[in-house]
Amino acid sequence: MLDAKLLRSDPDRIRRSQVARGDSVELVDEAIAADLARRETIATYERLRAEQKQLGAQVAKAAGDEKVALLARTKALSDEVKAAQASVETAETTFTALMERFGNLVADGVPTGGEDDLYVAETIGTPRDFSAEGFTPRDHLEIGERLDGIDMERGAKVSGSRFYFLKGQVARLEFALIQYALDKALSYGFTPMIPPTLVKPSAMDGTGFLGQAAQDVYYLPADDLYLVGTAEVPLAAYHSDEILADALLPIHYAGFSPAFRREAGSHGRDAHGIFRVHWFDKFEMFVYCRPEDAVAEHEKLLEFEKDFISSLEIPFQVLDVASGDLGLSAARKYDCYGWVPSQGRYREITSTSNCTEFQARRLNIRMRDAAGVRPIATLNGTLCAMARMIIVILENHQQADGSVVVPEKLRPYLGGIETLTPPR
RNA sequence: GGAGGCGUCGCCUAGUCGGUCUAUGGCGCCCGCCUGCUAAGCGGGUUGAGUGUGAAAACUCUCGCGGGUUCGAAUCCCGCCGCCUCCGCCA
Repeated sequence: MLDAKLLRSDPDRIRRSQVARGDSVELVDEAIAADLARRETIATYERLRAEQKQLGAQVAKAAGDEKVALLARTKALSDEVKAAQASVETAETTFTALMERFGNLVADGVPTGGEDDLYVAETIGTPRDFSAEGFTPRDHLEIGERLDGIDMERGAKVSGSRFYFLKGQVARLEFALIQYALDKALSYGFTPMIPPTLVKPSAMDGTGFLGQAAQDVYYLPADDLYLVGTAEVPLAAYHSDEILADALLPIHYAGFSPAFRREAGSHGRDAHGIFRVHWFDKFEMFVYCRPEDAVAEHEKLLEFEKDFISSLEIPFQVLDVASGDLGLSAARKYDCYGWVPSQGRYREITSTSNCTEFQARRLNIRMRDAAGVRPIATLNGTLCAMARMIIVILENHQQADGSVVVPEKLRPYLGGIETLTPPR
């Protein structure tokens, strides 16, 4: 949610952002009108309510005829107060509905464009030249099946399409990644968290996932709960309706959870293997900080992601996500795309967003310092999305014979095993 | 899932057969006094948030949450949530 004050003080700033996002500019004027109307109803209500209180005090002390007269007056006033209260509620609802349609303000420096405009900020590592090694790289599913480590067919039998079993060595690879990611997160100064995966509507809505992304979310009507698509949701809602002391900031959480995604509307896209699935496990970084520190924290999250991917010896690119593809909450977003040899291109493996105060306003999370109480900034970033990390590890480190060399840093977490080898 | 109890300002607590509660008292905290220092003692302050202002003043909201009754609700009624105890079931 955007700041209502900004709407009054600098509507042009919002207009520019709407243009960059490719969203409606007229919405700004609608919101300004609704804000004005809302403030008028509030003023009226507060005036009537003050009057009612004064009279009430007199009624309490009065007796006899005087009391009867006062009661008549106060009775009429009571109806006015109720009407005024109803007006306030209507006006507030209208205003909030309009405000919730705004995406976050696009940060300065974000490249303009849409989903197809990829701004490569940096390329790290060099893809292997498989032809020089004399073989054509297999895709991750073929490698995984040869290792008897990925079973899509039985995943489909048990749960449907886009589900899978990880088995044996590949299952063990995930456990190693989890443990490695945990150690990395600790070394970066994060507090590990294991959050609930089912959340209330307020948590899902507060993080902005019930807007345009709603069709991608699993919902359990019998219990009115949502399955989270990322630990970002419970980690953001964790401090909802709280005021955090300045001294505690910044707060760094690393949450491990399964991630559930309906992938509605992506039928046929990435249908092969475990690239786009309905469920995967993920280590997610989440930060609460002072708004003035958010840009620096965002750069740090990106550095952590780069460090993590590099340490697993995966060639990748950093993308500065274009304004039209930021999603509702992000003011700026960096994606890391890992090299996928079988596809001959880079694909998304991590993403980090600076949500500034946008998410915090919806979730009513604030901070207190010498200047008083104000909204806090939130940021998130993928540390390790297991399925996709497994894909790039299997593909980039595969050998002609179907075995996979385990990245050195991961070996201690696999009992020292240096290669994953197909069983005979 | 069944039965009962509870939910007040950071913590504890008074108030709960509706009328000022703009909520009692204690602890803690803050300021001051006093004393080589500290502690103790004494005096004062202290719910939080929102709107507002140069800063104030002022106003609104706030007794788990949401409704209802009423001129008026911490107090009465209904629904929900959370916690505790017991029973049932269970990884």
